[in-house]
Amino acid sequence: MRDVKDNLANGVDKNGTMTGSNHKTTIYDIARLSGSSPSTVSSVLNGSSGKRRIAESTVLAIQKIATEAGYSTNMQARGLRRARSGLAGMIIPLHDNRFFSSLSQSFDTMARERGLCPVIASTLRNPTEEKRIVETLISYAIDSLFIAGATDADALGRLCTAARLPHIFIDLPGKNAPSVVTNNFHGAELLSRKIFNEMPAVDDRARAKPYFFGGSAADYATAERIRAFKSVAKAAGVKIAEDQIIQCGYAPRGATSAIEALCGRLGGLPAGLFVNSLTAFEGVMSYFVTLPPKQFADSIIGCFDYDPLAAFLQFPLYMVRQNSNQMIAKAYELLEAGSAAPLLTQIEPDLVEPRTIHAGPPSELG
Amino acid sequence: MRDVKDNLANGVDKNGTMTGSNHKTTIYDIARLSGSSPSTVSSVLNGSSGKRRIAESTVLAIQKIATEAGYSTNMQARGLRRARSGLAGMIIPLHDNRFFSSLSQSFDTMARERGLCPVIASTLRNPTEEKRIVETLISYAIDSLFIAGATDADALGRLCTAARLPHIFIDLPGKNAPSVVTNNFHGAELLSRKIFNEMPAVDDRARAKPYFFGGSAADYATAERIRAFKSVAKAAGVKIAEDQIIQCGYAPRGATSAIEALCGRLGGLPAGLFVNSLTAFEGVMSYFVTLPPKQFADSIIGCFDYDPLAAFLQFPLYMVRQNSNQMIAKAYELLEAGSAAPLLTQIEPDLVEPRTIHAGPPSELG
DNA sequence: CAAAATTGCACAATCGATTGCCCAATGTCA
DNA sequence: TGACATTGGGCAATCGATTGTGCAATTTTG
Repeated sequence: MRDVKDNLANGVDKNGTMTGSNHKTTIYDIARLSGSSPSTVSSVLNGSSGKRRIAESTVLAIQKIATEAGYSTNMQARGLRRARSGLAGMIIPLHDNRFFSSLSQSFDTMARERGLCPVIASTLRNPTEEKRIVETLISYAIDSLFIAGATDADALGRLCTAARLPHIFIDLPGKNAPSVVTNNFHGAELLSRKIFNEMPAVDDRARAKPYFFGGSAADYATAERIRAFKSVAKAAGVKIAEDQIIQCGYAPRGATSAIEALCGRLGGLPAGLFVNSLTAFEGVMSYFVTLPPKQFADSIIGCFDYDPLAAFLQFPLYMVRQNSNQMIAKAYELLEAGSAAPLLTQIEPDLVEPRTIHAGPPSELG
Repeated sequence: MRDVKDNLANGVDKNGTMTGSNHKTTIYDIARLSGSSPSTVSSVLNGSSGKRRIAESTVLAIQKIATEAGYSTNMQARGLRRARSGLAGMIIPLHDNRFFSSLSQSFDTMARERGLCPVIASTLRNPTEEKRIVETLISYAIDSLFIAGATDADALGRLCTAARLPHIFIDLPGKNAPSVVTNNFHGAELLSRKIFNEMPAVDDRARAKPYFFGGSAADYATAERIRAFKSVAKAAGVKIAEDQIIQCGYAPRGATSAIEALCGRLGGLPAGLFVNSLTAFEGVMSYFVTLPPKQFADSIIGCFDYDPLAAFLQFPLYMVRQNSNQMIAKAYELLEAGSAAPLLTQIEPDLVEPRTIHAGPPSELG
């Protein structure tokens, strides 16, 4: 028998056909080289040789030749035939964000653990683009779709349903399909309690109150967090006026001017500040850098989001870290259980303590 | 003519075939519904009707029916036939990282501007996994691959070459294909100059010297940065001893113990510190929080990487921000020009000034 | 008005893998 | 030895879109 590799590389097979390496090896090539049929090769190479009673010797021979020839399955052909692509889709608003990139990482890892190829696309929170992307993914026959942080979850859900595409909503609840979200209420409770409990007594009446800052109550997550903020206040016997809830969106810019306006109005920092997202917090910081450090002494600040470096800021910052790994794990679990019911699963987030540089001796921090 | 939608939804077409919505609409369905042939439908729906002289009225009729029926191209079938998938691949070490997620964002956006579907997979810096992933992407017939931060770039390049897959290396140079990398030398020069120029005079001889901290000189980027650090020192007439280059890798853990050891050895912070990555910097911060704040007064610290919040730390932190957008843009440009030569393109990074909270009045910062 | 050109579209092969079905060869049992 | 079971594997249709080729009908040209 002539050398297989040589055969492939140099251009003329035993039928005299040109096989220059300009051609990706297919099961037909392997079939010719091994003297068996394409169907046999196929079943061997995709592991279904058991179901088709192929002799062990044939299996080994085919595998050997396939390896030598550098064969790799054409997933488009397989997908076309099987009506499954092996692609696992996810959409997120943007990659360049701690929380979403963390979701991506979990999604990617778990997809590949399952032998799937992850496809993650960002929507930039554009409703039109969002739909176009889902349609594209459907065109590629993805086997499932995780929808994280959509602007129009229902519209996307409808697209998926129409395409009979199993889908799961992440981070915000959708209709007609399971959802996995952070327990925003409980996370905000933890952070609010911390703020209410540790909030320093301030003589200035205007500054003595806690504020909820950032986001939009139209969003599910923010609404839940505001509800928790109010609930903790109520339990503490404190009344929250509407002007203590500042909805300035998530963008750093808007947050900067909103916090500046607030501090201007109050004549300083509020005694307690619950910032509703990391991006808003960045905006807040842009203003904070213009303040003298001692202003932070009698305030307690929290942020519903996590950034490792934010734990090292000059003033203590309490953060809530959402558990992306658990969220994705749960989503896969639901997917694999075939749940299509609009069940809402909540994942507990964690409260992260600050690690601010203290003036005291190191021993104080262990 | 009967209502098309109704026809599709209710299950019996004019040939009496069941068409329950359990079936994704294909060009054959559209052909039947429009009374034309699959080839005509195909050329109309993929925009090549011009080349095939299809009557305007036919085009409109087919488009109308396709829209009503919710048709979407099966990209697996198209890809199989055309031997192009429309998928644009990229591999990165991990999603959960400022720099790489920023690359992902640029890649994603620019891929979709070109009508391609982005597929981004993370390798977790595992050489075996890395190869497996590239093989998988090749199986899916991606049209191009961007390789960012590979551990074994050459091996991946060989896989791509064997598969005749156009590929470009990002962030580290590879052989036999174009590379787009940050101008690490120049970025490190900027940061080093800042450090050398602003480095406070310290009485303590041990602490009076600048240190390069983190990473591994085996990596191209780190080697370049060390080269620049030494070059700037030389220009300043300063000699850098080998023990001023501390290669403790990128992981926060290792960085924490390394910086602790260094500061222990010196009896305090060095006057100048060039930290070679954000992750190493996180590790450094873990140690820094155990120090009294006044220790930072006579040191200048820089980091070759960018994080918006790091700009707001208690001490001034100079950072170098890599330009992911330009890198990806350049990579696409090379790809589209069809360059296959191992050309190295360098993209300039920026030096970012700190925005630390100062003790002075706000007016000082504008 | 016939030949030639153009218009508009259908036919059928093809991409590569999968899979239901069938069949020859060999083995088993009565 | 003949009926039957088992083993091993080939045949050919199929997934859906694309595209080279062919051809009838209509229009233009001479």
